[in-house]
Amino acid sequence: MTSTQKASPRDRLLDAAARLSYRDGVSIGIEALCREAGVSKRSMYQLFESKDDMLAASLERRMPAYQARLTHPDPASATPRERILYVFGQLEKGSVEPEYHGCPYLAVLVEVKDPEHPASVVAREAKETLLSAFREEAERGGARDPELLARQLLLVFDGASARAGARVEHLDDALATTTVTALLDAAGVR
Amino acid sequence: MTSTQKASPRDRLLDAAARLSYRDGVSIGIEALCREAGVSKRSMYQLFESKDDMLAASLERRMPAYQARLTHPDPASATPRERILYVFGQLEKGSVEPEYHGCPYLAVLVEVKDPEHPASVVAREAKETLLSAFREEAERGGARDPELLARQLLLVFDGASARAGARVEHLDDALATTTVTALLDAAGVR
DNA sequence: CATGGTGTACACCGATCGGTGTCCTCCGAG
DNA sequence: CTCGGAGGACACCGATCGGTGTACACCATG
Repeated sequence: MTSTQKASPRDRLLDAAARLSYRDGVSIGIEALCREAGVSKRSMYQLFESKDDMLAASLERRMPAYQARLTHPDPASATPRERILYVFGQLEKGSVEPEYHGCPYLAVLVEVKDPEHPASVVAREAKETLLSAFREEAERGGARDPELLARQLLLVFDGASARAGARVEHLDDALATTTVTALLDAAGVR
Repeated sequence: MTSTQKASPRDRLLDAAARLSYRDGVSIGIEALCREAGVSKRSMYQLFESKDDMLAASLERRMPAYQARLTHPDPASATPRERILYVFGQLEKGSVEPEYHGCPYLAVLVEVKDPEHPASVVAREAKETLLSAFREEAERGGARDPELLARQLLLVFDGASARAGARVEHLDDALATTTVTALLDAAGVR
């Protein structure tokens, strides 16, 4: 029965917040959010302290799925190089969908100028996690400078996300993986 | 006398729009813009059709200076590789300033979701210009695939801009130029 | 001096912002 | 059955949004 009972107001709010703020930006109104979620404004303010609070919660909630999407399905049998390239392959795959508007965490970091904003804090967390993952793979892959390579990869990742999300670039010809391959070669990752 | 007379309301508005929308985002209010510019709201609506219009105009106005900043001071005596690296050197130089918040054109593309928005159109123009410049240098430099290299460079450029602007990364150790060097080498640019 | 353009000051418009107060219904636990 | 909490409906708050209407001051040109 758990699978058929409808989602809680909290979950509906978090889903709506994720969807609408991703599509329209963080400046989306709470009125529209609540309407989309089918939840009264009153209920949302009993579940969350503020709009900023709910936005941060919705970003945090999406993190596991976001990371899972970028993680190689069979990590044990894959090389570090493969696991790194898988991330960018997934990025390229996702970017062709019409719903794609770039990495939501980067978008928040760009849109929300205040670094103290709860959503900014969560977004930085997400980026830090990805950086760590890259660094770990870089180390395992025998990169000459794992930290440098990880930062380079994130440069490409965020550049590709932003440009593909803004429809200024499309990654359909493996632009990201091609670029990353060159960086991996230069870093000595086998 | 031309040098000492104070700027026109139009110029003051465009300057204020560029400054405030860069610092606080495009959602800055026109009230604040006019206050900052020392121009009445009425005057601004006689000079521009709408807020969007003025925002686009302010972005367009900054384009020459923006491009000049990224252009090698002595193009004739520099190699294509040097001219490309100069762009990223300037990016790194600018990114350390406390006022830096990333490439304003990329920020607009991320913040303004509507691609038909006049500001989006201007921002895409700016990015297209930079892409062309990179492509031209790539061709002159003998890159194996000039178009590919140019797109790769823009990936790094925008990634570095966004991350440095959001203070998630700092380019003070030549991260961008190092990355670009690897890509230039891989592309066969001498 | 008269005229017209440029600009300011300021009130105002309806809409929306984030957030709250109030009262209602529904439903499960006691 | 009663009670209390969860949630909805809806009016309301002051502030701000983009934009306009109106009246007045300044100043260069005629």
